[in-house]
Amino acid sequence: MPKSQERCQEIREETKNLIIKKSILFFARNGFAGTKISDLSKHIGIAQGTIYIYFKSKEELYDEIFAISDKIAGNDKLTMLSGLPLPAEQKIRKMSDYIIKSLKDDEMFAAGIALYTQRLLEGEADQSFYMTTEKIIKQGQKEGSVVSGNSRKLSEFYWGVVYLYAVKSLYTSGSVMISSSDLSRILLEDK
Amino acid sequence: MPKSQERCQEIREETKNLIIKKSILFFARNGFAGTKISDLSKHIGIAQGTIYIYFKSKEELYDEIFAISDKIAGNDKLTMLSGLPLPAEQKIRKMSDYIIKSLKDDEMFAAGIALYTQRLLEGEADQSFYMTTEKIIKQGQKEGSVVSGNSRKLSEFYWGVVYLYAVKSLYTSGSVMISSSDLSRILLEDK
Amino acid sequence: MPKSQERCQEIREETKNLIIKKSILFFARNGFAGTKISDLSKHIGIAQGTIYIYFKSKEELYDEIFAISDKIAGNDKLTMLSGLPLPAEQKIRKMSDYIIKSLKDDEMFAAGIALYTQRLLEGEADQSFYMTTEKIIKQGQKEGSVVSGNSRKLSEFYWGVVYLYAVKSLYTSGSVMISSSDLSRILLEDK
Amino acid sequence: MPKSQERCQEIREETKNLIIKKSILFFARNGFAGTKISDLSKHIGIAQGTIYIYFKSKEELYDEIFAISDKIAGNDKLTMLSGLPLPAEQKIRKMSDYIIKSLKDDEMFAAGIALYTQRLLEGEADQSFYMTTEKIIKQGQKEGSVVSGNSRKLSEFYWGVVYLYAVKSLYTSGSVMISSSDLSRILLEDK
DNA sequence: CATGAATGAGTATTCATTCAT
DNA sequence: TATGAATGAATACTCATTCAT
Repeated sequence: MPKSQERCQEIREETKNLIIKKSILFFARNGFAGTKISDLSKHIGIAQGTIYIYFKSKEELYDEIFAISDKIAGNDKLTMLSGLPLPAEQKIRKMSDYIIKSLKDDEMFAAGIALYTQRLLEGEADQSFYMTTEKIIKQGQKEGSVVSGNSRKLSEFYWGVVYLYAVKSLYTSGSVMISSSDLSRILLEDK
Repeated sequence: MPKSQERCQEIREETKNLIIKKSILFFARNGFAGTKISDLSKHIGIAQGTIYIYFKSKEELYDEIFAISDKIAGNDKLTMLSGLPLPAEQKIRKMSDYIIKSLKDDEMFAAGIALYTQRLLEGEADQSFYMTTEKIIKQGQKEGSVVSGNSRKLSEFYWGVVYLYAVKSLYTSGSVMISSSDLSRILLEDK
Repeated sequence: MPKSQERCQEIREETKNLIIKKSILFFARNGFAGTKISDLSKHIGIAQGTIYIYFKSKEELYDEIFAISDKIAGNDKLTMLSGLPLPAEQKIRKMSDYIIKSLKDDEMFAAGIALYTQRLLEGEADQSFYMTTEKIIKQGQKEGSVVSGNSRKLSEFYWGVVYLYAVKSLYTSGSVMISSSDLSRILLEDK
Repeated sequence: MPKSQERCQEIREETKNLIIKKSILFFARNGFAGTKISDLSKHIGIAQGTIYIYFKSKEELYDEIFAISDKIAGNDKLTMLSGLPLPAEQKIRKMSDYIIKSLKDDEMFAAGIALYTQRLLEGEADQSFYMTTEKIIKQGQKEGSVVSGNSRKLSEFYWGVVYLYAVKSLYTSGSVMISSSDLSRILLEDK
């Protein structure tokens, strides 16, 4: 009796997701060239060949991960946050809370940030993170809660620091992290 | 004492320096695993074999570069600056001037920063940069010119932003850079 | 005796025959090494695993096909024809008719010829085709209808031409074929 | 002291030719899929990697060999022969002499014929062999030395037999070959 | 029996390193 | 020294075969 079509589809979906999920950290830590398929498959807990059922090549797997790095890094949440009817200061505090918490608890998040930023620096990612942050900054400058200055540069400051800590946490688990309020203060006017 | 031997030594030195100098950018951009000796030698303009006259292995070359990345990134200058009898604010301004100018003019500097920071994150570099910066920060806090807060974290803020722009300039030549005063303001009290 | 068991046996037989039948062309065109089980099963319209229910290995399937290639190529018919109480000329004309007609209408026949000849050249097939043809040739030489010459060589001529057209038709469907009389003339004395 | 440019070029030429030359037999015997680079390199007497210095892939090597198969099979000689001011009968005898002699003495020739014919059957080779032979046939028909009939078909007869013996000699070294006069007689009118 | 996802041994390809010139 | 062709161990990728469903 043949396996049902749906069940097969399900299995495929599951395995593909497993591969992607487990690969993110590997690629974020070791880069494309530094990641061996043999190590990766061992880490995932599947045979090498299985990876090639779902991805044509190591590069395709990497690209697919790269492509979703913004989602892993929580771009959706940031966009949503940006749209809420809140004062900018609260948005920034919530965003910083989320970032610091995620960096602490979720290795994948750090990996997502690292990959997305790298991709951004290589000019291959859209700049949605920065742009959303800029919007919040501008809102905050109007409201008087955010320091004055070029919003793009301030945004780069903010994400530069996040990137540093993301990479840091990839290499040294349990590393000392800044507090959410430290991070917020990059943008917020001292009171 | 035959003069030719001296000259020989000189040539050796020159070639070795050439290899190191030209390799820094390559390694900073592509990482260790992502750098092929074949590409590297082409980029340097020598034969693959020549590299192995001066370095036992790719790793030795990489290590040697890694080891001097702090010098390339201007650690000596920073230490010297730190020791001068100047107010912290001036030190910070000079340091920021130097960093921004170097990031603009000298690709090697950006590479040095990138490599050093990476090394630091991997826990293999001493933290001289940070420590020197911390000293200046503490001095500035006493002098009232630097914002209050944990000096280590402030130092990490500062170098996080520098790292971001260093990596950025490695990938996109002629990228928009922040100004020296923007960079200084991370540490300096608004007036 | 349960009827279902018979029926089961029947189904088994049917599936096995389907696999063999559909595999012949594939193997004839691509050879053993050039045939992938994944492609083959897709072409047959069954799952890869199903093949292994009927055959222990790819090799077993191939061997089985190889072994019957002479039957596919009509060895039985040729033997029967050879035994009929007919003048050699008629035998040759009938044989050529059959060959040309089959090459045109039946892809499997061409595949059978190709596989059998290949097997022969590799020294793994008995030479029944040639031997039967030789008998007819000798008969014809006695009767004065077949050209003189070494019967083995004449037989090789004849089957060489048939092989060429068999392979040709495997690659280019609807290719121009020689006529039955052209083929017969290789052996028959001009009148 | 660096190797001279010319010497390098020479070595490269030599190695590339060695690879091609030694690969022809292998590919002709085993086909593309049946040929392992590991076996091939062992047979050539070089390291596997060396092949990849000269050819991007196994396929490229195969294609290159395929592309020159007509030369290996002596297309040039045939063309030249065709242009000589000789009666067709002599051309055919000389051609047959050359073919039979080469099949006996030169394994590469047989391989060339096999590869070229295969390529032809796959529709990827120009039909120069056949066309040149057809010219000679037509000439001979005018001169009364060649049997009547469609020149294309006669040409296919002729090369079909040659192909058969070429493949035969690839598999069984020292196999019984037909004589040059047997081969000529396919085309020549009996006297 | 039939399925097709998973396996891992086998094969192609790459690349750091060596060595004859 | 300097070269770059050659090497072969390491790595990416394939495909016959298995097995849980």
